[in-house]
Amino acid sequence: MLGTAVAPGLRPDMAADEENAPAAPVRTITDLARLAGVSAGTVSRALAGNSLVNDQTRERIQALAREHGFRLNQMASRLRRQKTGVIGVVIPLGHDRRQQISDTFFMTLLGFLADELTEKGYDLMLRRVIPDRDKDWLDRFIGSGMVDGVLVIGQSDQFERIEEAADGYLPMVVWGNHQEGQRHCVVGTDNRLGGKLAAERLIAGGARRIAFLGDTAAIEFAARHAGAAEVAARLGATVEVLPTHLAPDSSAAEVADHVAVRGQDFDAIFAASDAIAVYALRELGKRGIRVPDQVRLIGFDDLPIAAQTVPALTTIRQDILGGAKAMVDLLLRRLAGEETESLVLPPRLILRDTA
Amino acid sequence: MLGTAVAPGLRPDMAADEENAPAAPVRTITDLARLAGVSAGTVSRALAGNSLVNDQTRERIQALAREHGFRLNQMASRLRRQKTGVIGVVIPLGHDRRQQISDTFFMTLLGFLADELTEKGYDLMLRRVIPDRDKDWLDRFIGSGMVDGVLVIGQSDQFERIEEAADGYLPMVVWGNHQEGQRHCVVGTDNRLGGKLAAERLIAGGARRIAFLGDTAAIEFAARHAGAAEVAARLGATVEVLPTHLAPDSSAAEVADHVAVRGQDFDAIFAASDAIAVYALRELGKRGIRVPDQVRLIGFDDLPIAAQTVPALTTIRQDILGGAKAMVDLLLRRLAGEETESLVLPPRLILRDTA
DNA sequence: GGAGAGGTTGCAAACGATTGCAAGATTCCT
DNA sequence: AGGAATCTTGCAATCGTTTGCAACCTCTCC
Repeated sequence: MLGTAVAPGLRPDMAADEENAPAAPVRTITDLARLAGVSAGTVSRALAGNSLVNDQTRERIQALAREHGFRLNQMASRLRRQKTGVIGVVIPLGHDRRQQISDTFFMTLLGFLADELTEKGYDLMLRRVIPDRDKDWLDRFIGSGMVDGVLVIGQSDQFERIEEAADGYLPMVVWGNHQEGQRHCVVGTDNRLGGKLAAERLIAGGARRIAFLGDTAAIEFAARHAGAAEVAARLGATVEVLPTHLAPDSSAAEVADHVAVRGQDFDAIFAASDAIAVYALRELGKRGIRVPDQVRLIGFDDLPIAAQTVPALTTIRQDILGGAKAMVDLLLRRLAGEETESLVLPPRLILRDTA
Repeated sequence: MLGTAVAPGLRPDMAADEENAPAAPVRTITDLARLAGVSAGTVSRALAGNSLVNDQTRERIQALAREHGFRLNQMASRLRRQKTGVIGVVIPLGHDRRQQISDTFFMTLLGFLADELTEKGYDLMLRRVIPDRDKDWLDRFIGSGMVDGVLVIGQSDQFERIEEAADGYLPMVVWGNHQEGQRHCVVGTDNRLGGKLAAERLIAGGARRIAFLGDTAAIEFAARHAGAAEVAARLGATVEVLPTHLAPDSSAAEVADHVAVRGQDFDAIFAASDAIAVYALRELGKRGIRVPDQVRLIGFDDLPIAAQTVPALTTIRQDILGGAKAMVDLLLRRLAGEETESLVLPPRLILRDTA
């Protein structure tokens, strides 16, 4: 029952293995099957663990696998099982070609997504696309057979294309702005409300002429502006857009320009993101304009830097961690076939020293 | 030759397709072959483009593929061709479990890597691992059959394990510190030299007692400290380590503590990274300690924030973009079988206002 | 002692694309 | 016109794993 149960062919094999040190490479499940003296099917089941193989056989095979450092070929496994265990994450760089993938907000979100997906046992395939160059970016990713589902970080200016893709593809969740009646599942901050909170705070502090620093071609930013404009109109203030793009090498200069040329015309600045706000803060400081006495300033995102500037930045916080968790959760439910609703997260005004 | 050359079976198919609007799903190469009236092999060759199929056949098949939105199943293709077109990127979170994947420096590097890999036609599979929990992290990734090669971002405290893996696995390139005689291919800044540059500058400005803010358990940071210490010893100054970890939620507090408790003992601070330097700068400002008059400060990395603080941060620049390009280049050469050497990039002192 | 019930295992067909080889169709040359 | 040379194309094996089905073995119970 014990030693005698071992297949006769096994002994010589093991002897050979111990003598000829150059251990035979055990690459496939078939190699392992030969070593163990069983069939490939049994090895497969044994490695899967929860199957109907004899306990002793299973343990013997698993030990052998460990000993030889055997790993399943995931490509084959995934082909056969028709699922990949991989979630695709796309960052479309659309509305501003100069924007880099290294955008702090998106990278932070990406980090949390990586954590969450790892936690749930999925791998993450990252792709950065420039939609203008590659019209087909989303379908290509979806249809590649490489991923079970897709997370899109930022709608950029690709709202319509995402809508179209969503019509035929369930397992997709997007970070971005929610619009009435849209068809794709989105997780994101209530940007409009965020804009309102910012404007209310600025106006309550005495501001009447607000500059909005940001690029309203991006739908999220447009919503932030719209919220601020609505409040301003109601309370007798104005909001003017000074277009500012999110490119590491030019943002600072654009902001400096705005402050130089139009600085006198405003008593408050609402920056579309903390990154922009930091540039503005620095430029104001350089010119000796006191914040918040002469100009009030509010940012958006609440990135770690926001708490570290001097004076510390008042800003609108987005719940990045919560958003990442929600995206993954919704995606997994969609993978299971559920038609999930979009989720709009409330922004929060973080009071610090600039407004 | 023209219309008559078309296989007889084709017409009915197309008619059926046009009548029964619910377009037959064209998922596999075989479906497409049936539609086109050719064999699967021919379709495969036609789609690959550069093969030996008749020009007209090729174009007809490609048009059909486009029309039906056909995509190759990458899993199958890659299994057969024994290459994946995917490069794995791992971020080991070892020396400080609280460190997050969202570490700014690593994320910036990751962004550039993504750009470079995309450029070269590779996809990027991202994995975050906690080596303490998963002893096997590197072998598992390498042996998974999911990636053609691996890039490791940061050695953390896993130097030995990476060495072992490198012995049996060529296509791997690591970002990190270079040590005499090491076996794995690394790209990284000359941290020791960076430390020297920093110390030289601080001491030239009059500093004698330098505090090093960082965690010397991380090999890169240890090298930065060692460089500074060497210069200090030569020039009659001292460098003392005040352990500071890179965790978003606790770094600021640790730095504040150091400044509060030991602030009087030093006339200069060398921060192991800009992130830490920014915290230090803020804390010094809060306490009314003038920079650089009372305390000189130098950071490391030259992240975008460094130029935006007030006063702007003097720092040691790492060439992140150049490093990313080099890592990808070396990896591709290793994929081709070449045994590449490590590459050590020179750091550069960026003079701003804090030292 | 034989039938039936469980428990294990092997067999072989998938998964979808690629590719060496050989067959068929054309063209060209003598 | 016959045969070689050149193009195209189809056939079938292959990549490595999973899994339904059937075969086999061992007990148990009547």
